[in-house]
Amino acid sequence: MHPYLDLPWPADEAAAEDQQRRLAPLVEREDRFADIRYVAGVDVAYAAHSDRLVAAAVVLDATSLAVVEQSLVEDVVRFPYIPGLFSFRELPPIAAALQRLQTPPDLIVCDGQGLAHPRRFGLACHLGVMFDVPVIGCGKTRLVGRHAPVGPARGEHADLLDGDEIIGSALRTRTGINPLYVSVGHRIGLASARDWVLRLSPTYRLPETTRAADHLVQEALKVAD
DNA sequence: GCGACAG
DNA sequence: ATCTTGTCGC
Repeated sequence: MHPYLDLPWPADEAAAEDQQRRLAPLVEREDRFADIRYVAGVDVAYAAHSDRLVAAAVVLDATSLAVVEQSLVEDVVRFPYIPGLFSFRELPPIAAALQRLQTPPDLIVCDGQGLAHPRRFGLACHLGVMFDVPVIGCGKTRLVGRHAPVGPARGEHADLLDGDEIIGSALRTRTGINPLYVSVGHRIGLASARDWVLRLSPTYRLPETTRAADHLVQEALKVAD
């Protein structure tokens, strides 16, 4: 798959925030997709005492959840971790991994938030707008927003609220385990995003897409030592 | 000023 | 995210 937008690299934090504010209006918050046959997971892992990192994109069959294709990229850190500017750290290597795929995914699930972000432009939105593909943001912890307690059973959820605006869902993917934070990245509504996350997480807390990508980058990092 | 803060 | 052992709980 290839980028839809060629985005300039911000010179500093202020430029990065400006770019987020400029791109945020491009995010589509409703379903805009046809058949979803292939779903991709993406992830990045960092070497302990260097600036090296590896990124992976793994394509799964949306029905069987079987791995269809994997791509791996080695890179270096180009941006520090700053809450709210996370995408500038992980987008370059993830984009490189996605461009190596022969099978263009119909949906991408990424670690981190989408609209559940101070400027409504988390990594999932950044990826979605850059490639013009449906993306779901799936975070293990929250960046912004608050929510009522989530019911104990798998599938129960609560609105993630920033003031009176719904920016995502806290979704229980597994009974007795902390909920995930699901938010819109691009071209998929929140209700559909929850459905897909549940469908992709039949057994564990995290979607199989995330597990597959995480497993790949961790193994690659060991070999790279 | 102090706390919070995706990965 | 990464560094790390044992340990509490179902």
